[in-house]
Amino acid sequence: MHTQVIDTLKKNQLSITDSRKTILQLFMESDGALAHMDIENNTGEEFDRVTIYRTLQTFVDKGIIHTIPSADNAIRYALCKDACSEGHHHDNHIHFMCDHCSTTYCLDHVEVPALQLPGGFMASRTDMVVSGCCNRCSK
Amino acid sequence: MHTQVIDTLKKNQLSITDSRKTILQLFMESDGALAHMDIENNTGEEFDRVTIYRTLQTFVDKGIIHTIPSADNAIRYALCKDACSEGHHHDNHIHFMCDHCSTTYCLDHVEVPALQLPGGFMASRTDMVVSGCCNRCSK
DNA sequence: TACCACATTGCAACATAGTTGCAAAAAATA
DNA sequence: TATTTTTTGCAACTATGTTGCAATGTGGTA
Ligand SMILES: [Zn+2]
Ligand SMILES: [Zn+2]
Ligand SMILES: [Zn+2]
Ligand SMILES: [Zn+2]
Repeated sequence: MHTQVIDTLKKNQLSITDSRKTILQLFMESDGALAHMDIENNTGEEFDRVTIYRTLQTFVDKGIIHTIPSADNAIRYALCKDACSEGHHHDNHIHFMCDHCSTTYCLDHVEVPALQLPGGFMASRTDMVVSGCCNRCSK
Repeated sequence: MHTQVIDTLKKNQLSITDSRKTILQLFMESDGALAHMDIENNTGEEFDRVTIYRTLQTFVDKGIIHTIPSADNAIRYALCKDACSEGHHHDNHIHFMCDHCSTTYCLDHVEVPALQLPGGFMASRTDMVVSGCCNRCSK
C-alpha cells in the first residue's frame, strides 16, 4: 500500500517526506478530485498550509497530478492516470463536477473532442468541465 | 452609443445607475472578456470593489454576461450574444485564453461539441476553455 | 416639482485562496 | 556520522470574494 506511494515519489526523483507520502496516499485512496481544503481537512494540523500548496505544485510540475479549473474559485487536483511526465501533461479526459455533492470526477473514458479553431489560434491545452448531477446523486 | 447600454438595462428591468452604465459600457467596448480587476483598473476610484462584484453578479443573473472558469483563480466575464435570459444561459461557445497576452476570447462560432456521458451523469452546463497562443500573439 | 417607497451603494469587517522570504529541520549523499 | 541539499514552518503579504448595515440614489406618484 505504501510501496506504490514511495515508488511514485522515487520514480519522479522526489525526496521522501511525510507530507508528500501523506498527500499522495490521499489522492490514491480518493475516487474524486481534491481541493486544497479537502487535503487540509483530511490531514488536520499535520502540515502547514504552505507545505500543502507547495506539495501540490510539485506534484503538478512532475506530472503526478493535474489541475481542474472551476468557476467557484477553488482549483481541484486529481491523479494523472495517463502517461504524464515533468512538464508534459496528457490528461485528455473531461471532468464532471456534481452540483449537489460537489464531487469532481475524472471521466477517464470520455475524451475531449478535437476542435477546429479559427486561423491564428493555437491550442496548448483544452479543459472541458461538465457540471450537473452525478451518478450517485441521480439514483 | 449610450442608448444601447440604457436599452439593455431597461429591457432587463434594472434601474439605471452610474456603476451599471459604466460597467456595461466597458463590456460593450471590450473585445475580450473582463475579470473583476480589469474593471477596477478601468474605472479607477469611481466605484467600490463590492459594487463591482454585485453589479457583475446582477448581470450574470439577468443573462447579460456569462462567466468563464479558469485555473488561475480569477473568474472572467463576457457579454452574452446568444439569447440568454434571467436564469437561463445558452452560451454554447468555447473560450480561448492566451498564454502570452492573457486576453480571453469568446469564440462565438466554435460550438461546444456534444458529449456522451456515462450512465447516471446528467449535464446542466458544459465549459470548454482552450488555452494557447491567440491570433494576435502568433503573428 | 416634491414626496415616498424601494433598490443600490459604500464602508467596515470578515472569509477564503494563494505567494514569498527566510531560518530551522529533515533528507539525501558521502 | 558529517556534510550538503532539499524541504518545511512561520510570518507577513496579496488577491479574491462575501455579508450586514446605514446612507444615498432611483423610479413612480401626487
Ligand atoms: Zn454527486
Ligand atoms: Zn482528470
Ligand atoms: Zn463567451
Ligand atoms: Zn494573445
